[in-house]
Amino acid sequence: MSYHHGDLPQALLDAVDEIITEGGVESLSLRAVARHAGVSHGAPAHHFGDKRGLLSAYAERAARSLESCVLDALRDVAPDDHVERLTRVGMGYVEFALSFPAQFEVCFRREWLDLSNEALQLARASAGDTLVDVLSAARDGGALAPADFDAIRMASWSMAHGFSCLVVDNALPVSEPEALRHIAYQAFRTYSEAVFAAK
Amino acid sequence: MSYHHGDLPQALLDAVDEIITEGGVESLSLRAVARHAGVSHGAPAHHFGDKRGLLSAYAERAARSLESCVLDALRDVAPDDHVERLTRVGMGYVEFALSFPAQFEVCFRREWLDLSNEALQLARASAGDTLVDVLSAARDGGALAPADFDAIRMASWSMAHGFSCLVVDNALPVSEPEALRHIAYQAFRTYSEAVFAAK
DNA sequence: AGTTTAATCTAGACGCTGTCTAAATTACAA
DNA sequence: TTGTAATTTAGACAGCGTCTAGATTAAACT
Repeated sequence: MSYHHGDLPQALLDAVDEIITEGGVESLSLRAVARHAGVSHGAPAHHFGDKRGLLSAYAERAARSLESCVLDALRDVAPDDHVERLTRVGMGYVEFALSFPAQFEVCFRREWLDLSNEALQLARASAGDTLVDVLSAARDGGALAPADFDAIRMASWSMAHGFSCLVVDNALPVSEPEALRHIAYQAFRTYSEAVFAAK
Repeated sequence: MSYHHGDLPQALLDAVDEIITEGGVESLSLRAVARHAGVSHGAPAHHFGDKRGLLSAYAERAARSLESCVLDALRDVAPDDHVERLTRVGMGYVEFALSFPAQFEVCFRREWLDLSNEALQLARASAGDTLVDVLSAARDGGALAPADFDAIRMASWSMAHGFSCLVVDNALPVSEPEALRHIAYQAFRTYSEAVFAAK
């Protein structure tokens, strides 16, 4: 048994994941992460500095998972079906929040993150890349007025993010995932149809 | 000088407000609230049970402020200008988040709230009352298809909430309030026009 | 090889937190 | 006045994040 762990940074990130997946963000603490990884409570500091450092590194990975969830939602949708593609971008975002609510929460908890961390900034921004791609295709296809591009981008992002936040904060009267998916689809699809019908 | 405070519950709620307005949610603690009100650290428990109890009571009032902020945003807008009215509902929501970011955060922090608290539930739901009124008027005026009512309600709520969350979580590359208001207006107005143009 | 140097991790301390108790103080009603 | 309930205090407790000093291991150099 070695005194050195081998790959403690990775083990700590995995521990964060296991803890919040099991017991939600309320059961997350730096000391709990250390216990879970089988090291002393001071060990994480050497690799991540402090709690913000560890969670920023974790949030970076989570943000990339979010983005790949959005991308997955676009599979099997025709490249020129702009209405459905925009709808699915939102659905992918919500699907991540439904599947990994705690991970989603960590991604956007200001006081747990080092917002000056560039890797984190990039990862969080990447969650909007697919949206930009979808809207760009629609614009180039003549379905979206170029002047409306930025406004629709912000509207779409806000909507997907807002629905997801309402879900993880339990602010909606419904909580069954399947019912929430249905409500989200109705909202996003109706929105998307309106956006592209306006030309 | 009386041993009893007089109206300690109110004084504690005021202390919460002063603390988070001054130093944000990160400087909020039950003991800090008690210190601010000039009582011992155990005093709040008698009136509010625990931290969740106190913050749930505070969040109830904050949620009502949010709703009144939304209502304010509708002043001086013609009753039949559905496009601008829907836009303003979103702007009122965002204006609250910009003016009182800490209050907004407390309203939607799951782990600080007792979600079984009925008064809080009612207050949080009330923030959507004005939106329902605006959409009802549009529907009755023939500007909104009745079948789309619920979907547009969720889409609008999500959008306003999402933009506000992105603002308070510092997830947007912009942070100047005036620039954010402009971005929000462009997004909400474009959205609103699309919704009602689709008829 | 042996020795130095750096990296890694432990263990204890500190002040802070929320909650729980028992006791002290005050208000009110009989 | 006396008894009872409502308030508030003060101390204890475990857990937290962070800071230290020191122990242990790995790696680099002579």
